[in-house]
Amino acid sequence: MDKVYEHKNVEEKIYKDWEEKGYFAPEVNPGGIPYCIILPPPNANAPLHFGHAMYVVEDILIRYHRMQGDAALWLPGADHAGFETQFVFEKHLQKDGKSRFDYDRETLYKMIWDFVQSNRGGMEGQLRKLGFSLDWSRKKFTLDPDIVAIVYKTFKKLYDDGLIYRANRLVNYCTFDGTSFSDLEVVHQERKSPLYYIKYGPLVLATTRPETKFGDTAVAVNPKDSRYKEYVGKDLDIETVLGSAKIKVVADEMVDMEFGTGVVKITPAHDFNDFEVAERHNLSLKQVIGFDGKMNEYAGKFAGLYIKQARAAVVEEMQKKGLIEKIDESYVNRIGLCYKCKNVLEPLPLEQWFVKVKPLAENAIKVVKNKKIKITPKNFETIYFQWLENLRDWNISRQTVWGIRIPAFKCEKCTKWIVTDGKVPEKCANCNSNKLIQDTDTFDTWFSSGQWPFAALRASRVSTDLKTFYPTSVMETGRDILFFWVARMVMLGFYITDEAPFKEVLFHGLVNDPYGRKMSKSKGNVVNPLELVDQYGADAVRFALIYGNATGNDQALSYTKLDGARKFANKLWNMARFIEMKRVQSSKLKVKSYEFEELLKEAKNETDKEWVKKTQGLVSEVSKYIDNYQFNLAAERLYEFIWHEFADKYIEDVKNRIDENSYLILAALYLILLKLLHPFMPFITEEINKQLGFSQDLIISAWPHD
RNA sequence: GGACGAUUAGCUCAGUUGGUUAGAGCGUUGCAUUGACAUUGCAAAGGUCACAGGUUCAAAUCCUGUAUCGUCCACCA
Repeated sequence: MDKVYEHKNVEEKIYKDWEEKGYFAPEVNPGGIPYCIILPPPNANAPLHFGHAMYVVEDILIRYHRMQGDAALWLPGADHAGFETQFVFEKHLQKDGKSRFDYDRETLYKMIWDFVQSNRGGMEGQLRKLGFSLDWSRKKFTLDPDIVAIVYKTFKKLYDDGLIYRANRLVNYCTFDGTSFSDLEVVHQERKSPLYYIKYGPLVLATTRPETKFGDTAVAVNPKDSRYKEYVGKDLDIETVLGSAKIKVVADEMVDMEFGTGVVKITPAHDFNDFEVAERHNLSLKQVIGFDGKMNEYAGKFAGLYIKQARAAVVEEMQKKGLIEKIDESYVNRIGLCYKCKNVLEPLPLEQWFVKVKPLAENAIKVVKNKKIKITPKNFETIYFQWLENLRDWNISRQTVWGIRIPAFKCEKCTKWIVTDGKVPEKCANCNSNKLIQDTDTFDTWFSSGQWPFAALRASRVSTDLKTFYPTSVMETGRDILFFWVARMVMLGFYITDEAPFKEVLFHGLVNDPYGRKMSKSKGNVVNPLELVDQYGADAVRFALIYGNATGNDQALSYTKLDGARKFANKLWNMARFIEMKRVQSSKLKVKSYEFEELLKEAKNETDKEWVKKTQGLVSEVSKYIDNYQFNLAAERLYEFIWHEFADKYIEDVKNRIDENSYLILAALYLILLKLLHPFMPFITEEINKQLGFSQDLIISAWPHD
């Protein structure tokens, strides 16, 4: 054996060997109890980040269960990540001086497809480098035709059940990226927004958005407000920058008498609150901002200006005309930004497909309340309930090319929509016209990935997988996608299969930079996990991520911890070298695997016997910790026992009195330690196992029982 | 405006049914060793467990409140 453990000579070779022998497939344990984890499918196009390295938790569980004889399936997949990927591709185009507008839909889709395919292997190779025992023979992609077919069917079923409807509503629209978003994708930010007090005839009202005044269709006051009682129901004659106009005054509870002057302008086409007021009072919608982010013809001489320019111009004009009473420059409010490009999102009226979430959310709440799904750490249950209880309908239409195109067709003649499960209808069911046009929008990526557990298993290469592995054992993922993904999977999974898609949810925290700040490209503090794998070895990286980090907590990347883990691996290696060295010195010494009971009988020396019992105790401790998802405690206990008890005390003791019998005990106990450590540090333990000549590969060996 | 987390040694963090002198890694100090160990071993120093109350025979742990930091959610113009 080499004097120092060299991970670079070992990891790739071992992984290849495991994979070729088919160990990652659940079939290695025929007849075993099914145990299944679906890998949260990483973006097919993007390299891995540290969040993905935390999937080591899943590998620990899978390896542990595989060793216990379960038919353990860890199913890999890749997500097409619709808008995200298109966004990245557009950046890519930009470098060549092009944009998405330079290509037709089909060409653009094909280009992105090729782009994704050429990058896809990268992500998969990285998962391999981390030692993840994924069953690659079952891998799925969210754009596989069989998956797409399932997504279509779900859409049709929801539509037929009245849970999907098309409506013209205000949506969060990014005029730069040219698409709408769901509420979840909006990031809110506090900003200083000057509050303008504008004269509206006899009234004064406060607004942060004077440029939208051309879209006002009413002015509102609180019905209890005695100051304005006389105006309610009347039309006001007002002077505006575009000349004189008439505007109606309505009374609505939504108006806060304390805020501003207690008078609000109602701009239904450009404000979510106002839209609701308009519905209550039957006010018309007047859109004055276009989807290109510019003022339209209703803005008179301001038409063609971008929103920001228009605001400045309108304010200037108003000031000239004496229409502004005062400006509160220090006012701060929260505005919605595009989570990707960080530009201000515009509320704009647009026809979109919406999912009626209430009935779905009620079931999603129920399955957790009924303990059909257990969430760890438990405090995430509260967050989960709160979100589901206050959910608004989900806009699933995206104006992007990269994604699953919505199977809805509009009749040009009678304007009715026909929803199918993917087939192109020949004629309109309503008027028999054959002029049908498919919706150009694609699904929100989360609509398809929300179906992933049952879709991936139903479309699996092995036709019985859905029956065998669904609901899956545990959904382990980052706590940041509780709403985006986990809640949606429960809603859609339960809707389609009448069962919760998984029995448990297990969250891991974020890996932050060494100073505890969130890693982000814009801050430039992103650390590539693969670089650390190269430097420290996959086992050390895995161990460092688990050790000293309580389940679900965020952690700061720690180089000293990585170093500690690497040294631990080296210690383990040298313990093996000691055992190997003794064997070389005497041909009588044998290395073999034993059960604890046999060992207790075999052991002649009292101290040896004691260590058999201690190791036996360790087995039950570590098993219990893993069963309870206390991986940190399992890792800490193993570290402590292996190094400071087994090596420092036992090996030091047995060193100078070693004989055939003691050696047998020592080697057998060491093998047990290797097994216990294997889920955490798979490569080095397997390599040592080989070097010492134990007969069976560790990955499929039986977990010791105490 | 709500919710959730964190606060323990110089630093980074463990400590999940409340139970002897509160632990680890790194760092610091001293000693030893070239050994299975690109080191390792032995030992030491270092903590009013954020603060204030409460429950209990017993609280880092449970309860109430406060403070600071962080995160998430929310349509006040």
